[in-house]
Amino acid sequence: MPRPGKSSYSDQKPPYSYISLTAMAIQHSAEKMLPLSDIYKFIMERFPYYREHTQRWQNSLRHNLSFNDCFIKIPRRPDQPGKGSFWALHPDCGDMFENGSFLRRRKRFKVPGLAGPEAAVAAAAAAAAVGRLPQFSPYGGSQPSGFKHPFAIENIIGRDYKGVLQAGGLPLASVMHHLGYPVPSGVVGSVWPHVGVMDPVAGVPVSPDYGPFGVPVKALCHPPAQTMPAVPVPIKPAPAMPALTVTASQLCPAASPASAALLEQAVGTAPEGKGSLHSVLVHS
DNA sequence: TTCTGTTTAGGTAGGG
DNA sequence: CCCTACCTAAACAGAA
Repeated sequence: MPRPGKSSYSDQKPPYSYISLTAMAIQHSAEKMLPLSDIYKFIMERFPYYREHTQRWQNSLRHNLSFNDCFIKIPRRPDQPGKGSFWALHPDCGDMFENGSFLRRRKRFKVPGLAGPEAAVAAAAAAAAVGRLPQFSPYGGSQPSGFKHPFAIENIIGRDYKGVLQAGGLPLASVMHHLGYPVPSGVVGSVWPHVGVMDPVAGVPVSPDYGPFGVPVKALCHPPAQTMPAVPVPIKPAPAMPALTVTASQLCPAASPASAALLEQAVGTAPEGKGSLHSVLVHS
């Protein structure tokens, strides 16, 4: 009678999610960014469990890279031939895990009693209330494609200040500061996404490819091909730019008065400009 | 052809 | 029980 299979230590699945394994690999690298193949390599070298069924877990890992906002893709420079991009960690994801648990990330901000977009707005405000941007997408895994974090602070700013921002790549931190938003360190040096960074010499957009927070590609490439200083584009006086007066009900037309009130209560809305997300953030 | 990256879908498990 | 985080499978497109 065959003996039951004896499982060695290495047979055991490591107590890490794919997200934490990937983050581990990236953080362990000198450049803090790795191509996909090196992420595989790192994991297989350290965790014998992952030397088998490679197709299965590598597919899952790729899914995680694409799906989770905490990973940002950095294109190769022309002098870095090879397949695929480099993957790095989002500047604001340094504290994804807590209590020594690498299986599940720390909870996102959540306001009880709210759901859907209202919850996302509340989460953004609640995050700002403790001095940080909301972490990644407020959504789970079932949002329609092309609908990522529409209520993230930068997207809210983007909607309302599109005209100003399209002047040619404003530093996100400047915009946020201008508007009175708290500016976490991770955002300093970041550039508005989808707008483009102007090459100060050539005067042309450097690259349209930015991460979710508009982290400039060139700043993350290492070694830098050339110094790419933040472009000090002064923010134009914006007479026609009122303070951000997006209210919960504007963002969420379906919000009931009760849930709007709950939102305001949850984030401690300041007396003045009551109900405006701007004031919530400024005064929090 | 293989690798990389994106997306959708369905399922499991933990925590409140 | 519900929500969220996570896992897995699979289809597909584009690049190397």
